[in-house]
Amino acid sequence: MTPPQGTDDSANKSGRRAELLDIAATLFAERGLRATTVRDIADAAGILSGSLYHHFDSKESMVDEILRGFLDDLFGKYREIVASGLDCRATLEALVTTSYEAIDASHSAVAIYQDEVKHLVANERFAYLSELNTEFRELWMGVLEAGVKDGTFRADIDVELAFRFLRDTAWVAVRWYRPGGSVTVDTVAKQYLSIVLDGLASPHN
Amino acid sequence: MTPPQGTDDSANKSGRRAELLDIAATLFAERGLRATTVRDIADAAGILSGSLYHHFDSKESMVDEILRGFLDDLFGKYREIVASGLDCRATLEALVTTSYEAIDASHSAVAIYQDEVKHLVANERFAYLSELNTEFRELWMGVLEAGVKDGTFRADIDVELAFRFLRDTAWVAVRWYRPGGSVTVDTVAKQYLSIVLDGLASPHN
DNA sequence: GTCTATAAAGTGATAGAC
DNA sequence: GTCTATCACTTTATAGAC
Repeated sequence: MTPPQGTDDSANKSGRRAELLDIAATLFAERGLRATTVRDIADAAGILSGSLYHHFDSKESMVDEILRGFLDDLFGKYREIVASGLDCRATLEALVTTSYEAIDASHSAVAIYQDEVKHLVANERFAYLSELNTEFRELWMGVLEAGVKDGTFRADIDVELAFRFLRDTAWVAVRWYRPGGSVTVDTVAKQYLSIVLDGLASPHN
Repeated sequence: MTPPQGTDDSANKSGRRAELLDIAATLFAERGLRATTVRDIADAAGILSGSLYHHFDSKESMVDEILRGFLDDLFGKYREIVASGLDCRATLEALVTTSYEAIDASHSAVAIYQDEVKHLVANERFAYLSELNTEFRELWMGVLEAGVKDGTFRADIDVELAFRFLRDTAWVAVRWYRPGGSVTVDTVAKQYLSIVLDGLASPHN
């Protein structure tokens, strides 16, 4: 009944570890990193706080592991999209849709990232967050700039501000979107893309 | 040299109080509410932590006072705009522009509100945040619904999702906008309104 | 209005028994 | 893998001197 050994596959590192990480992620997202104590996590898991340290070095390690898992997955998908040779509008739509799907599939991790990245980057351990932020910027700005050049997007916009606008709108929905609710993430993504690409104003005005 | 007495005007309650509140607001916005200790605030003010309690009941009181001051001002302006009888597009533009100006003028308070409102509303003391949230929603939804009815805004959008989109885009810029920087808040507001109303896509496509 | 001094509770983390 | 027990430190807040 012990999980098979002799492999480094992290998915094998006992279900308990993943279980505890999931409980921690939920609490971190709900209450904030600082406001969630190791005792809170242990309580929610039905064990004592000291027992958590059999699985993890520190509270910080848990955060690290949660964010790395989520970001590895997300950027894998981003790189695939950009490499697939779609036109600019389709590429942008795919990037936005993938981001919304991440909000749905990794809600806690996205919430933690959005709320805490500002404070985490000051910590050397989380230097990779800055690197990924740079890659994110290059990916999205590249699509925008190519789209302005080929006439897909308006030439009179400030590309830098448009980038921030897109980045922010793609992620801020994590604040109110609830996975499993009546509004699906695909509906939200389509609506948001429709507004951001074609505008809220009636076309005949 | 003592400030004039015999009035309840809170602006008269000694410059020191406002000064301390401003120091606290800056730290709260930078580091987060929970991560900012009363010692941090006292240090920044050049006094000892115990001395802070001569001016304020608690750390929570400081937060309360910071948010109330900001929100009273903001909603005063919102109410004026809606009462002034502009058409729907102009009303929406004025609401958005006023919000961006608040990011510029009350940067710390906006940042604190955005980061902490989710956790604060659970506290009875901050019940007014929920009430103002309802008023905000009615104000903005009213403009959107009127605009859809009179043909200013597209009829094929989900008004509820459009409201969330507008609300989020109006406030999320506090995360990167820095007052006194090279980009003025008016530039940002105009760009964002242009994207949200007319869209990012080229009109001839 | 600020300082000295300190209480009372909470926090992350460790060592070793079971 | 979890518990017992506990350490070292931080945090909010108070009481009274100056």
